[in-house]
Amino acid sequence: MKQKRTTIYDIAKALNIHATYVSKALNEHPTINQEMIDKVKKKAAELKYRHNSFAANLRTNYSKICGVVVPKINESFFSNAIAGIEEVCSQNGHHLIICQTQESYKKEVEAVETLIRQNVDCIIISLSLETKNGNHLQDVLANGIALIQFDRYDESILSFIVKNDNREAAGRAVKHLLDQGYQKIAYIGGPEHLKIYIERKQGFIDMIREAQISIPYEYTCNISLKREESRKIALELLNSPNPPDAFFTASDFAALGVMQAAKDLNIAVPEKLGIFGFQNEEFTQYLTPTLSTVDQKSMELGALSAQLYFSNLHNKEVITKNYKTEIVKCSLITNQSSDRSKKGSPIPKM
Amino acid sequence: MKQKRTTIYDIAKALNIHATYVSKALNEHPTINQEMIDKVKKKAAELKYRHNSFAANLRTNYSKICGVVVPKINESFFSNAIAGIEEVCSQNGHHLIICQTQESYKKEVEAVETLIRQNVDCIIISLSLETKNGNHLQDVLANGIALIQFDRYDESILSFIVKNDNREAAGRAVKHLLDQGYQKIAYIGGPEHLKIYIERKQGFIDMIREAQISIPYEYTCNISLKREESRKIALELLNSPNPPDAFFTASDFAALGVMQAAKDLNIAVPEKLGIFGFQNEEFTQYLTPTLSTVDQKSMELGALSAQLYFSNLHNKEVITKNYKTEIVKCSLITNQSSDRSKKGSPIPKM
DNA sequence: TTGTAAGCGTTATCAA
DNA sequence: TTGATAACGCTTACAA
Repeated sequence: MKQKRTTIYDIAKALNIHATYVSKALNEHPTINQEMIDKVKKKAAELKYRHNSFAANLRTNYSKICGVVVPKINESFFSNAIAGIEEVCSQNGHHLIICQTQESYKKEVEAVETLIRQNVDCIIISLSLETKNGNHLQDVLANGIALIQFDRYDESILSFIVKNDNREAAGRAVKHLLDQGYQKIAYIGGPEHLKIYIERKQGFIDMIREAQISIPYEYTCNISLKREESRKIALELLNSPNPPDAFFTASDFAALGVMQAAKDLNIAVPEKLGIFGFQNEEFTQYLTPTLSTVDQKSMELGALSAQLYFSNLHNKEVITKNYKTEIVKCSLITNQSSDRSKKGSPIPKM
Repeated sequence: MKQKRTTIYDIAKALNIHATYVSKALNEHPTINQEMIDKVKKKAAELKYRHNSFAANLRTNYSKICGVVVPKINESFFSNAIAGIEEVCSQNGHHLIICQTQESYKKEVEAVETLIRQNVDCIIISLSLETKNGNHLQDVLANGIALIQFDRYDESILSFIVKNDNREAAGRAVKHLLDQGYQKIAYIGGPEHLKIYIERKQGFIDMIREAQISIPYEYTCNISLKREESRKIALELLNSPNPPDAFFTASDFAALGVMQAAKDLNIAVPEKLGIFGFQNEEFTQYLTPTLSTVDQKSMELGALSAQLYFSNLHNKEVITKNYKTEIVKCSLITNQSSDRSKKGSPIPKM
């Protein structure tokens, strides 16, 4: 059974003053002298008083809580993003309510609904794979709750957006493959109702165009974020009459599948086949050969998302009108799988 | 600016009935007939009414929120545990407020303080490495908040405890090494003010005793959870006059360091040196050779922690008096690093 | 500088 | 079956 807590009334009674006055003293209201503030605070500590957020929230209509909605809490990209969000929020005296959608649209709608109910001040969200549009986010805005989308977003919804420079980063990765002398580069992407995957593919196309190379359609039309599925795709391409000499994939798990296909077929990586992934999953550095990948700076992405809310907190106009898009620049991690010049132990020294 | 929300008064006015009645109807109070319930619910949907948790919480003194305190959100063990907790909580209509301590005692005390202030119904916590005792948890109990400690706990605090069978699992891992013919097994453990590390060491000792082997003191006194540090420890031991022929470590990162030391010294694994880690980090299956490890079932551990709260929710006596300890059995994942008979590709098929 | 009254949106209790 | 009242603990506006 929950205990009855000490309230400002208890403190007021103990000091023979009025509860309102206690409230003001605890909030260090300017009209109250220091002596009284100290006295009240001392008594509060003595009685183990704790401020009751609910009562205050009910009164002020602000909860100092940020809602976070992500597909899976325990995927490294998201858990890192959450860690970044948590850090910034706790610095600003806010708390986090976290929901996971398990990539389900239905759960996402429920989560958003719940967070509105919980009266959160702000929602930071990354859309599920199933989500085709962000119409359910209109309700967030309609309730005057700040909205920040990160990584997987719907740009038709008026909100802050925090994302990577996916197109440019993909371009840099492909450029690196070209510089290493790979010519027949195949791409394995992600579902293209999500902007990030369109962008990554676009970056791939950009570089292929710039290099004035022509590649067959089969190199560009594959979509898979999964290991096993990508392995099959890679096997098929590598066994075709016109096999690629490199793969760029929109996810590290797809790259892992490609690497396995290369092993299946006894194709040397990076000598005969270059591989470049995307995401910087922890395992990439432990593979043999180590896997080149794009570091999305997920923690910074999360931190920036939260910062965006706090830096615009006192600016109603910006929150509702001047939403902007922030870009976090990815960095390339070139490891053995794409670097013909590199030698080294499979476990890099850190 | 937050919008004013639709309240039960708005519904009441629209239907020309009393707000109290609306509340009862929405909560499907038995004294209200179905017709009325439907009517009220329909109107509520029409007016986009959302139940205001704060007001209800203020009144009932229950928040339907579980506070979760973990050292680091983005460590796989904890992010998996959180995913498990989230799943069970959301099934039971509860939400999660998550705090990370970054292994700092000070932050842990603050987090607990904050959660009490937020009036959470339950706190699920795993202690930081810096935490020497759980006295700060007394406050949780004093406020009548349910307390569940998992993995890293202080048993002197009266609470539910959910943990792995660390001692037995460690024993099984060492037994496996012995069965493989390794005789001179060294141990690298964790800080021993935490029960889990005492237990893992104990499991190691148990098996060494049972096998009636004597091992030098230097094999048992090392403590490190870090890769680089463990590498140094392993190098020193392997270069000593009496080198071990196997390592059992309390963490996968320590095992990784040992594996690197073996590579540094060109010692064949598993032929000349067996290695067994603990935790089942994702990377273990991607190493060459793949690393044997103990799977802690972190998601189940989290889920069980939450279940414990819900299954005792209506039982005041149990919550406050009959706290018990639940054990989640670890499973052994024997990979190449400890299995002299195993051959295979470094990337296992899944 | 201090005190008073009202209200945030629910729900429990009691009355009709 | 429905209605009225009070209370949860805090803050804001205003009065003394």
